[in-house]
Amino acid sequence: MDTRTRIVIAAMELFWEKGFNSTSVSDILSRSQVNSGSLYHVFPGKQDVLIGVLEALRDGIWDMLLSPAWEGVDDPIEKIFALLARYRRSIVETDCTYGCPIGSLALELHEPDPKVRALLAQNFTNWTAAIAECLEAAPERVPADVDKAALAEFVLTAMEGGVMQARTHRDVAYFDRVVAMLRAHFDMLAVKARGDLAAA
Amino acid sequence: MDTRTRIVIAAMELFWEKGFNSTSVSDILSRSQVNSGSLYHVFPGKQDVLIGVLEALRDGIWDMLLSPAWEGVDDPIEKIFALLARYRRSIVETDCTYGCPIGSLALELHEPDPKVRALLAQNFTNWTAAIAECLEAAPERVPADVDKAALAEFVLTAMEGGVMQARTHRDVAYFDRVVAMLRAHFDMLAVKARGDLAAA
DNA sequence: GCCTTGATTGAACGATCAATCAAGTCGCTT
DNA sequence: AAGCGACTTGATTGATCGTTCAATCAAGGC
Repeated sequence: MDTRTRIVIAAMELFWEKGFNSTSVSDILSRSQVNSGSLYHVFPGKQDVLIGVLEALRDGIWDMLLSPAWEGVDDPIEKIFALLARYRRSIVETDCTYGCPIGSLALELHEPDPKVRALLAQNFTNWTAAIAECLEAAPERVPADVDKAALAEFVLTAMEGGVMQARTHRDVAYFDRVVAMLRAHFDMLAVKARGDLAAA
Repeated sequence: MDTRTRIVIAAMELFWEKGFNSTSVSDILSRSQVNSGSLYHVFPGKQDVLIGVLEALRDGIWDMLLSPAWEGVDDPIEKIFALLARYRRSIVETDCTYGCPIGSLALELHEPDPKVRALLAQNFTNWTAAIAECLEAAPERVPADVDKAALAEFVLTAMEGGVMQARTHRDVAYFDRVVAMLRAHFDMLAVKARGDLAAA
């Protein structure tokens, strides 16, 4: 594995475990088994390592997140909840210390340079776009007048908020209740969609 | 104003502006016009300043947040949206750099000591408890079988997720769309509550 | 076999970090 | 007036931060 990749992987893990500011360059160096000179040969600085990590997350959303979450799931709406179930698994596996890598960075970095901010936004947009596609694929359960993109953003909101509360309270039940509320929302939307169709 | 209060206020502002890790003790000292010896006379360390800030936020939720947000608003459900409107104002006033003080800290601190974690959780709980009270006060618009506490947590989720996305995209519209979705959720709940009542 | 090139090494730099401490000031009690 | 404890002062500590750099190395072209 080449130096750059080793650095990005190590940094990705560390940023996720301890955040950007709490991760020192020497942390990255020791985990990736790279010397400081090599890191600064590949990257201009620590900030650029972060950019590399965000690019890797963006480019890996399908292979690392969506594809495994949707294995064996065909129904578009159930895909949404399968994705949420995957986050739930991460929460449980980390004893409720899990935080969404993007969400955590988005709130931690208070003065991100434009490139970093744009990459965070891009990561969110890719996520919601995938959800929006699911929504488009289930017209019989989502009323036609509902903004699919906005509803997808609402799903992201629920995930991020659920993760945040589960972590803060160290209790998955908080995540579960948010998902249950979202499920109720979709159930009510389905009822309305059926009604709309019958009326037409 | 006494030393302790000056420190807590300065630290509160700084933690909100730049986060906990990015705020140095000397940042706090210069803003509060206190010398390092005095700070360490009042607080054992930086971590304890954070505890002081979280306690102040917890104790000030009514005077600093709820009371001004609910001025002139009587309807319990509208109180919820009035609170969200207050967050919206904060977002706009800060050019979409606003982050919820608690939410930001909750995601930034990856290994909070138990006391800090408990205070973060307490801050969330107080917030949701206030919302839950509003929900209890509007039985005709919330179906009886809906868990009010869980729905209150869902409102918190929406706020935190909306703030996070508005900040990341530097665009209030993301917050507005989340609030719109939440409004739709409440509208559908109200319809269901009316139906339940008619059936009984 | 020499030279170029790009990657790697690890010691070192100045800055900044959280925290300490001896010395000093002030108000209150006796 | 003297003494005492609470609080303040600001220089100082050692550790750690992100970053730099001269030196070394391996591989390919000529």
